[in-house]
Amino acid sequence: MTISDVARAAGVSVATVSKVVNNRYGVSPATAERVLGVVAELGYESSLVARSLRQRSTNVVGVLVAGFEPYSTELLKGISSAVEGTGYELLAYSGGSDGGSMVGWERRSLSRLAGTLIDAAIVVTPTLVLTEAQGIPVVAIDPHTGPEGTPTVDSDNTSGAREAVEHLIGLGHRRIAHLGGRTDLESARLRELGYRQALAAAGIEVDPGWVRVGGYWPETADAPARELLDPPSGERPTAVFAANDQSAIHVLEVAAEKGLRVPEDLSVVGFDDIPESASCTPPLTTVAQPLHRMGAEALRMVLDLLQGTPREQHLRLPTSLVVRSSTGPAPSPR
Amino acid sequence: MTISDVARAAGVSVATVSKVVNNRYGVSPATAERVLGVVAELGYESSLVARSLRQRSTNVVGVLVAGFEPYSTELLKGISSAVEGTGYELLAYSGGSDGGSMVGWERRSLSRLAGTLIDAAIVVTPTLVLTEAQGIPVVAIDPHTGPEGTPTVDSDNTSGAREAVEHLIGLGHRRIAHLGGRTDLESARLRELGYRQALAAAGIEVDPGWVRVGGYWPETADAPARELLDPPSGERPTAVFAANDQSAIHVLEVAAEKGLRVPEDLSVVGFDDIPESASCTPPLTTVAQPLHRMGAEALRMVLDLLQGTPREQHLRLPTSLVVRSSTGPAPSPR
DNA sequence: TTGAAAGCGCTAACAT
DNA sequence: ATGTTAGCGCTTTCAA
Repeated sequence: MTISDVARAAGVSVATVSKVVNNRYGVSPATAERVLGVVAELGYESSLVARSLRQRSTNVVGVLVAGFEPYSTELLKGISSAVEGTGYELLAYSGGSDGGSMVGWERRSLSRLAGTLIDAAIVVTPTLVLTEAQGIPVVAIDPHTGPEGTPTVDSDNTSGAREAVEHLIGLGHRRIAHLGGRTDLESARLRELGYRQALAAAGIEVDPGWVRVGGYWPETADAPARELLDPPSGERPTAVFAANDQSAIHVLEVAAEKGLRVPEDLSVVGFDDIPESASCTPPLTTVAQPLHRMGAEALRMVLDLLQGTPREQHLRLPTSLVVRSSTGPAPSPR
Repeated sequence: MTISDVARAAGVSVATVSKVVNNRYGVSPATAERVLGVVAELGYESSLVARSLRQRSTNVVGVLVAGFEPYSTELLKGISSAVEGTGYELLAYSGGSDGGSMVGWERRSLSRLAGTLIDAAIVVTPTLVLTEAQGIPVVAIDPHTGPEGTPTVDSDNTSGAREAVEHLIGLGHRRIAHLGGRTDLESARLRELGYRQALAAAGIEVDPGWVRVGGYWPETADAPARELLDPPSGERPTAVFAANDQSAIHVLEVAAEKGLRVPEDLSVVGFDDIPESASCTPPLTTVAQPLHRMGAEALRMVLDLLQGTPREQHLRLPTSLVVRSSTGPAPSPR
């Protein structure tokens, strides 16, 4: 079903059909009506691809993600509700989640879509600096680096992490481990920084063996979580601050498997406050990022950029501690 | 950054560049190496749009949704994990969520993307029968009609609803209202059917004023929810079975606003078991649909279709009741 | 081994 | 008011 089919059926040229469906001037009412009739009858709809190849703008904003997991989908919800009424449509593209060359997925996806399919892009957790080279406005959420280059939206990772660890210290914990995030993400670095700051402020020394790389994913967090809960030598920590909810939830699972009671034997704190953190067992104490709002603000920024009225370059939103049932008083020393 | 830029920089024709980047035969190692060097240097990546206009297949599966809300994003998570390792990429397109002509969004989106951008599509909650006319494999999740035409994935709405209402009856409730879903969706019809079946089996008559259309969305559920909880005449129900979690959660909010205690004064049951249903106050008793699995199965089906090895046409997955804190014994009659 | 040229579906400038 | 034509970036014959 192409424009030529319509043209043939209506007995006019493709140019005329194009004019009719795009409401251009220079077509007689009679012809327009006839063409519209054929369009309706055949159920013709112009191909986004062909149209965008030819035209400058598509009215589509791209959301580039590495995969659809709880973090990116929460952002997507915020972006989606913010796009309502703006006249733009959303296209979420998951490139590079697939095996092979995950590195640089954001640049690849951007190159493949920019300039043609999408007018602007929101990139979720890019791991490298996005050059503006693609020629379209780009906003990064939770970027690799601190503010530089592309406009960004993130939350106050350091202070959020500090608050989480202060909460544990306030409960009497002294042996607090950290299951870190992805080393290639600024957020992970900042959360570890907050962890260290809180411990330093309380005069607690950090045991080097209690800081592990968890990689933000359940799979990558598995081995380090087991090492933390089953230390080959030395004492087990009484609390774990995980760099995100997905790995915190995995810690919960490993703990259950090992017969550790949470929070009696072990307290666990996460980061992000994805919906799943409220429904795991026990419900997770975590540092909430305003994910919906971050998504909505990113969309607003990217549309501002598109309309040439950029406001701020970098937006940092506050976090808040949500205390649920995975944290409790430190067990008394044996 | 187009293929011509690369060709010019490498001093070859665009055809040669195309051959090199697509690993076609008939290009000398020396030339190939030089071109690859330029490609790497310039960071060239072929445009998905131009490429898909010319080629038959794109290795991209489209997921067509009306918007990114908890239901569709849960499916997306399941689809996304299932796509891993298949060599396909995912493109989630939200058309028609925007004001105007929401009706027929799925056919519009399908026409715009099929045949060019995507090789196959999963359509979430289509409201009309999808004709196969677009020429690509399509699987519908939670479709408008029962099994017919396109392959579908859904869950056992009727028995799930029955179970929910039986749970309420078992708690002593007799005055049970139903906040229905979207009248244009088969799932809503089946859930109401289950509601009526359970009441009929218990010999309880349905008060016509206690069955309202809620439309699945918080906004559309607002007015009917208020009417249910504040009946202009007659008695207030002691329990509400809402057709999905989003409207059930809204009932919780309206109840809180009116000073009704849940579950002491009012029991509420939802449907879907989206993550949010565990984190609302109080946590919601609901009928769980296996959303991740439904998404994963839909992807499997659509890939089977693509490879010409279709297995089943219609897959119906079982639901299960998740009892949380929003349901309790019926209040004793005044 | 390489390049010229056609064409995918569409829009826009131009000609009739 | 309508049609002809060129061209968006790319792949694919086909000819050199």
